[in-house]
Amino acid sequence: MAVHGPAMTDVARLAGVSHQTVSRVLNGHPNVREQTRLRVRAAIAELGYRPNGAARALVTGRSQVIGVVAQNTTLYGPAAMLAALEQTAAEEGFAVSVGSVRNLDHRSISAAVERHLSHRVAGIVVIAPVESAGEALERLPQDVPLVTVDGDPSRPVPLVTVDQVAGARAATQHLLDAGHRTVWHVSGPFDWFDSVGRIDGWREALLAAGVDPPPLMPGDWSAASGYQCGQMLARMPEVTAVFTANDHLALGVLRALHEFGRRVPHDISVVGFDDVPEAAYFIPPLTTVRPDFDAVARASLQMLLTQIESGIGGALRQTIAPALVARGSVAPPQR
Amino acid sequence: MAVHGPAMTDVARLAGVSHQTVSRVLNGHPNVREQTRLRVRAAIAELGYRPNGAARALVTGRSQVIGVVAQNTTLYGPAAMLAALEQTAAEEGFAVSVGSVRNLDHRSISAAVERHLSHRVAGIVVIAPVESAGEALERLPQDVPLVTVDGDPSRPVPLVTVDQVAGARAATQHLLDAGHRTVWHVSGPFDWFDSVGRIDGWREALLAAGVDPPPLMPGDWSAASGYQCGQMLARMPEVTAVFTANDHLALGVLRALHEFGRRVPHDISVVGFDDVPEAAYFIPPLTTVRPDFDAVARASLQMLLTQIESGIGGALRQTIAPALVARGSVAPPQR
DNA sequence: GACGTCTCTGTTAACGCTAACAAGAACTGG
DNA sequence: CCAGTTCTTGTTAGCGTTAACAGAGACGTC
Repeated sequence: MAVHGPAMTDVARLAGVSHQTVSRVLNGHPNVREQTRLRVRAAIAELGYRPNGAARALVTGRSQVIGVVAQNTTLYGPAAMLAALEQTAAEEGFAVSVGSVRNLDHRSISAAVERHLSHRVAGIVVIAPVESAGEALERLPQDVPLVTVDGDPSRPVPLVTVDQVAGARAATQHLLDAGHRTVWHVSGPFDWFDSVGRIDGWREALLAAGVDPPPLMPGDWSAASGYQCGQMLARMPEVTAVFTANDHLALGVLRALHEFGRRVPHDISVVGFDDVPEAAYFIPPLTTVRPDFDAVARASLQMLLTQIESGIGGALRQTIAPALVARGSVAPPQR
Repeated sequence: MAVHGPAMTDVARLAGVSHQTVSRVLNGHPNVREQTRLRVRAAIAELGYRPNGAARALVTGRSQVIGVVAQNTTLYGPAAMLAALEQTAAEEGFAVSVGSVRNLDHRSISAAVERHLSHRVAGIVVIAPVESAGEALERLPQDVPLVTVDGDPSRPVPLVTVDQVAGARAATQHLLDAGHRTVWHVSGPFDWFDSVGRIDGWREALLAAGVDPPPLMPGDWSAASGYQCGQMLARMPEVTAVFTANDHLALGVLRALHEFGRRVPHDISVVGFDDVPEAAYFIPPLTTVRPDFDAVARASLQMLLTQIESGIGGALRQTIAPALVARGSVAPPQR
């Protein structure tokens, strides 16, 4: 098997030119006679010639591939990010190579990055929402274009991130505006920056309104942990409004509240985060915060391409504001 | 930027050997003196040498990369498949390059495959659950190791697939066993093989029980379409059991039934398909069918590696049986 | 001790492409 | 019509690796 396809020299022979001319046509070099260009194009088509990316990568030192390092691509957020990234990259003519890792610790990340580097990727996007990833990123080779998505805001690395704080603030404010005295929060894991940002935003909004934040309920993104927190919340009569760090936590909370006979939104209002596609069909439809994954993907790729082309690194930073999506899970408190 | 790292010759010089010896150490060639091997290893470590995958791919004709062609990687099924595939591939030392396509039509698929081929991937996995993909696959170059996941069972292409029919049969049977006279079905789009298989399984189970299948309710995988079908089902008093083609459809149905005051499972039982992680926290917890994505990924990769190594193609076929997960959304019919 | 057989290592030649230079053809201006 | 310029094409030399062959020792056998 593996009959190798035609090479550039085959095309050249058929078109009656040198292989270099074929190369020029392929790369859109200006100084090629129109007639020659057409002959070469025809030969390419006739032979079904396909340029060899490996050879090109070898000689230029970069391939048209972008490496993505991500963890847990079954979670909605990362999966959506990855898909958006891939889509955007394809439009720019880049392929995306995924190196997912089990844990976002120093070792795993370095290993994944190494793998990408050995394939001479043009650049790397790290979806590194976790504390332990930060350290790894600083020790990385300096000469590789790299962008972090949802990474550590305090590190001097090019970063594109959803404005977690603003999103959480909006969610909390939305509940306060509805008339609630305070808002409880079911958070994500503390080592995720997303979680921390959402906690901060929640706290800020409460403090700005002169409210002392109630105790935090720590979750782990899963509906299961949302359910556990929900069981506690359901038993506390003073709770009238809950903001959860993602929609799946919200689902678990809704389920627990339902079991305890607390009606949403009549007795308790709930707001989530992520706007998973099915959030509109929760019982009741979930008011939530929608991050713009496409915008994040576009921004990070743009940043990466700039680095690739200009060679300039620098600690760029870009923040994408999420939008509140109001549905049926929020109402004024019962009196 | 882009200071190129050390090459094999640099390692060779430092270790006082020829570059070929370095290559031998790297590829685990047996005939290398232990002492030499250690010296080379030390030199590699000291220089932080990383083999150049492009050069290797150029000379061997294949890279250690597997191309995956998929559509719609935000849907749970495909996303889970992709993640599992990536995980398994990494264990075998392969990177995964994703070429997602907007539509699974002939043109898009061919283009995606072409892109992969120009990078000289070692093999290609096509997650092609759609009718229109089949044609494209047959016209593909014959010399590339290729495996289809959830593709067309009637085409002579190596295929790994979840046993949709068996899963649907089990779901339907489960409802019949609970005492329901018949089972309604909300399906996925007709051009997905997954849908067709699930419809077949549902129909088979009913016919085997001597029941005339009720009209099919066509959906499109989304909770929104499940909701629409649910609104119709809720108004039909004779409906006591519904099997939906995936969990998100089920979510929409649950929501509609809830709105119409039909209790689940007391008035109507519902069974889904996919076992999304949050299915246990629907209201009520959803009884569903769990396909083993990891097993599918392992099987397809195994099949691909066999082709890569032995060069033998052939129309292999493997089917992975899914398992029913019983939760709270099924009960005997009310009388 | 001569000869074949291993084991280990080095040398050379690709792989398919782009970059750098070279050189011929065509055009300009005086 | 000749020198200077521009356009177009070809030639050559790598990029970093593996494959194929060759050669130098070490070892055993008769």
